[in-house]
Amino acid sequence: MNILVCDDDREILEAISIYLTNEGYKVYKATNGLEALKVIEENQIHLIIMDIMMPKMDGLRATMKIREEKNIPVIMLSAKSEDTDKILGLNMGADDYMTKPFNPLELIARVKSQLRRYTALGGLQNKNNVFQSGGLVVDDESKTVTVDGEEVKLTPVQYKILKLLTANAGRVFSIDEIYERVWEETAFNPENTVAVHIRKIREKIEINPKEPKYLKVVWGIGYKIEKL
Amino acid sequence: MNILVCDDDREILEAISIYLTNEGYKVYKATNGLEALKVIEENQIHLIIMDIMMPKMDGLRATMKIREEKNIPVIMLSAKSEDTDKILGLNMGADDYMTKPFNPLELIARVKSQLRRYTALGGLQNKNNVFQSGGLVVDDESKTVTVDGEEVKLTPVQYKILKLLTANAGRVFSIDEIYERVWEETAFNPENTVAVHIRKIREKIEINPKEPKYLKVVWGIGYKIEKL
DNA sequence: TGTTTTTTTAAGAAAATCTTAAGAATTTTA
DNA sequence: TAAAATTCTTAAGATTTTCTTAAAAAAACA
Repeated sequence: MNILVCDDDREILEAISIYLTNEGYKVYKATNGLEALKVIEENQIHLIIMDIMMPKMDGLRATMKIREEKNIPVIMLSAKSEDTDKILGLNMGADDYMTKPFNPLELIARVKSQLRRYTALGGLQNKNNVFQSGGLVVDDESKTVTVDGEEVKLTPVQYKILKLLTANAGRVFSIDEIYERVWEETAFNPENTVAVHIRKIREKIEINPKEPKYLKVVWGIGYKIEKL
Repeated sequence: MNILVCDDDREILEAISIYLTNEGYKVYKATNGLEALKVIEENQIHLIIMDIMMPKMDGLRATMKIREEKNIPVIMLSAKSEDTDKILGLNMGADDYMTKPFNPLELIARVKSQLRRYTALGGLQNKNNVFQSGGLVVDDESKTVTVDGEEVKLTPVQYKILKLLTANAGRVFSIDEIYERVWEETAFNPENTVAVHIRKIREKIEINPKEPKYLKVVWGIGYKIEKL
């Protein structure tokens, strides 16, 4: 998930970025409204955290503009000292707001909440959250995987990988890509992690892991779920 | 559900509209009492959000008029700076009111609360507020829980959690999500609260809490009521 | 075929999550 | 206001998952 943080105070900007990065989000930064608009045009942003008081109020107007065109959730920040009445009048269009100083945990919680809500009501996601390929069924509502009707218990990481692959059955994902999309981090993990997880998944969903029916390797390229 | 928002301040009007639209409500707008009356006559409105201070107090009088004829719930808005005692005197006829500035989440919560009440007493909604999964029955009308016919006494929080899960049996809820939906706050509870409640619920509804039949954990993801 | 690269596999250490219990704080009730 | 009930916090231990390592197997390539 990609988050744009917009604040003219460099320190706060950095601080927020660090919190979010630690949580696995990819963070884009901007120090004023125009920059923000540019970032949003050029990148796929899922959530915006925006300070209200920025040079010339630009940030606010930018936000309203954004909200008119794209349906990106916005969390507004305001200093406690600022006149709250005024802020309310201006706060328009935000999905949530926080006063500074804020608790980092609270920030994270609100971010998660917004992203959850966003994807929950069909933001981008396929409304049908049951993915299938032959006898393999991944039900994202109950977080349940079945093979030929038999339920298979997966761990969270295993589940996420399998869901990614099954939701895009037929498409090959490189290890890098799997890592990026499941761990939600850009930095590639130099170790063997993904391969090991793949193996574990095979152990659970394949009758004969040596000759996998569903989870295939495309040598030197990546893995995919066979489209059945 | 159709909601009429009435405020002479365009910005606030827009803001509230956006919040409500994002929540899936159909929003009608008016900037004064007369307009509001017209909208209500011509459309089926389920809830009104109305600012008190509008040109010439018209909004308020309009509201009272509306309330005399139709039984549409009204949420009043007032600026904190305004004299609250006075407002209370005038506020008659409202079902709820909020002071500005308000938290958007709070607004949504209040809206939902009002609509719930409205539909609860025979409005339009399906009166099916009995949720069941196997021997577990949550009757939201009598706020009663039974397991294999035996009544189980739950505390309010326990009840709310169990109702949420049972009403959505099969779906997995993360701890954050449970917190958010039961406490109606932007989730941010770094502590163990939810887990403890889950444990208490298990103690009451499960024969063997160690091997729960109904209330299952999905490791690393959350909890759910098994769909039986 | 021999060499290199990539994948598979197993095992154990490290990290994260869940369970549980007990007591403090808060809220409700009488 | 006191008592009771409920809710929240804390912390330790159990459990489960995740990651790393390293060696063996398989595939590609020359």
